[in-house]
Amino acid sequence: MGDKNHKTRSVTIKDVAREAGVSYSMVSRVLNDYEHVKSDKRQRVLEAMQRLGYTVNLQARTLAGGRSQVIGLVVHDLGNPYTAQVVQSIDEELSLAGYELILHTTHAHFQKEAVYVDMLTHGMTDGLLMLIPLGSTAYLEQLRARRFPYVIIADYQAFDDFSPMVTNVNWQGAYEATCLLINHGHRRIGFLAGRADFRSARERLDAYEKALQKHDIPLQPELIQPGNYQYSGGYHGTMSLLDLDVPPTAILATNDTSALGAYDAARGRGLRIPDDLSVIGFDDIPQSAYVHPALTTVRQPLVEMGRQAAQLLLKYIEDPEQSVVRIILPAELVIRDSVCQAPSR
Amino acid sequence: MGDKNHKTRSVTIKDVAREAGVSYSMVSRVLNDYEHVKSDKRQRVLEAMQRLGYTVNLQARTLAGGRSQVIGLVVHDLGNPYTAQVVQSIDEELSLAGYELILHTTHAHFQKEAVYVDMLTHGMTDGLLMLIPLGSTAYLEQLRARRFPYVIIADYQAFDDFSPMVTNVNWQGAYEATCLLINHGHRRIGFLAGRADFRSARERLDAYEKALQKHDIPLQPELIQPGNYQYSGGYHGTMSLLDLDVPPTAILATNDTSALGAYDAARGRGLRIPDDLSVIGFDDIPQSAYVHPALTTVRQPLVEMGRQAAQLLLKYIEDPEQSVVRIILPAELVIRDSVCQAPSR
DNA sequence: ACCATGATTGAAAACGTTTGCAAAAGACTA
DNA sequence: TAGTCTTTTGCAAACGTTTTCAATCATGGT
Repeated sequence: MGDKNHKTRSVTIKDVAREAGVSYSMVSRVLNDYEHVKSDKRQRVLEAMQRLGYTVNLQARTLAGGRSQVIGLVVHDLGNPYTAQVVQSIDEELSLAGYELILHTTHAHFQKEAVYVDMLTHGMTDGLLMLIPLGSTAYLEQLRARRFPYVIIADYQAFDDFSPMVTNVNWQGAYEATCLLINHGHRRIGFLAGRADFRSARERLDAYEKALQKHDIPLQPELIQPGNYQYSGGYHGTMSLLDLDVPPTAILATNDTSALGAYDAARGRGLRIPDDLSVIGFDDIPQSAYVHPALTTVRQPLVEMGRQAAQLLLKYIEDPEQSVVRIILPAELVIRDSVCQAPSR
Repeated sequence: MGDKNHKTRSVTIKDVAREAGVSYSMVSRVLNDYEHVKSDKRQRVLEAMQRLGYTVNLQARTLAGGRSQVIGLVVHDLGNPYTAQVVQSIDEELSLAGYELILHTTHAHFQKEAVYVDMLTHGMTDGLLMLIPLGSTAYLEQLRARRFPYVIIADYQAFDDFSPMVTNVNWQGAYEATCLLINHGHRRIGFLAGRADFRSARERLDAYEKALQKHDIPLQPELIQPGNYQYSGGYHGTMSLLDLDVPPTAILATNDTSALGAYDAARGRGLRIPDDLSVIGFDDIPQSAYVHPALTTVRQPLVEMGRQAAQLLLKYIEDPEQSVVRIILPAELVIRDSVCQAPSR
């Protein structure tokens, strides 16, 4: 009757109960696979649900104390392949366990992080995964105090000894990559930096500098180009490097996407890789194996990080009192064809 | 007291009320910016909320009839840049409006689609976006009947006249691309197909065939390589094409990612693009402008699709009775440097 | 036939909000 | 001062579940 803007009420547990001729608590028990339910009633209830097209209301279930079967995922930026890869892997792992993902992108508004974490963890979700470059640890303590299950995924050194974490020691990867170049006789090594406000980017830069120092090669500030972890940054950064009076003979990019930018910038200048310019990337995205020449890179165990983090979180949801686990996955130098001996001067 | 596994109860509206010395409905009114609240009480409530660290429980709010401020997003596969781009754009647009995103990936399990759509739309979310290649329309009718706001994003011809949709006519794009190659004198044109079970892939193949027919060029089945919209598919498909007794002089790839695979396969064989092999892609992902030579491609308005779909959905949430809107965004041929005249035989 | 036992069931109380309704409190008008 | 509005408040009933508790129902042993 004339209900213009009225959302049709959906089928509830009570409707099903009426249809099946039982009390509504029985329906709940059938839903949750309770042990003590006579099989004929169970049958009747199931048929009624079928007939009425019943779907459980997750909000209500959660509110009443059940599980929401939803995991919160806070990421900084969906745009780069790094995040995308990890998110995909988390998604796969969690959907296997029957969980949905609720996604919050901070878009680098660090202030609002805490607010959203609060929202997500008050009722909405059963657990929280955080894949964010910079974190104030303030709200983490709250989560810990509330015994709310969460796992941090990070590509930098631990900064918080009390949080369960999956980390990836890529400091060491960047160090080894730089050494590889030095061992091939390179002395002028360009560095395509990542976003300066990211811990991981700073660490990689740090490793690069340490490796140079170790081999008594003076730092040349002009060889360090600011970047943004994106293709365009790699491209333009490389252009600037090639414009130097004495251009570098090798480039270390803070991720593969920038390295591909470097490839195309070099090609644009008619340079050949690796003969005229050696390049090393970071991440080992799928493309890196196929580009020509195949890209030497530091493999970040992205899929593995996602999987491990998801599994760890599920364990905490099972038992929040579990001791704090930290999983450290090593970055690995993958040697392909984009590095060769420095041309002799 | 000895509550081992007991989650600490969180601060509720009632706690705030007690702290502020008002009734709990007043707190709710303050939360929702009601008009009739004396400013001193409002102040007291706000302070109490502050002091206690109150966060609204969204489940409860939704259950009680409010908005969840969450949008459901169903995608097929997070892994490819196409989806990633659209998702990112949706995310940006929605987060501007204060919405979170709840993500469900079907992983091509078409059967379970309906179940999850049901879940998502019963309480969890205020609206639904669907970015899925193949859809049975059955559950859409349910949504429509329930007046639940949803918008479909598709890159194929409409198959359902009653659903709000943002589509992208890429049939025409594929047709124009093929014509471009033909007009450059190419007669043997390889085709790197997409997943056969995707509507969009079939449409593009169809357009390719129609364009050839139109120019009286006979179809050569061996020129059509199966693909998967991924880098590897493009790479291997191109390898097979180049192994033919009479290899093609041009390749039309169903997306840029495969086209990049074609690039590297050709380079691996020592062929030059476009001199020895012309290539056209599909999507215009950011990289395409930078690769060398820059890739001629059919631009899919991915960002625009995401934005428009999000905005449209928000309108429907505002007023579900609105008439059914269909937004059609044209694909556009972007001519760069990867196509040239066919070598004369 | 009767009692103890355990398997089934139903009623009712949460869960944390929003919201309709009516009471209380002010602010005017006469 | 009483009477009439208009704000401001509090109460209580939803919302759709889960879950506790007690009641009912079989069952088998004696």
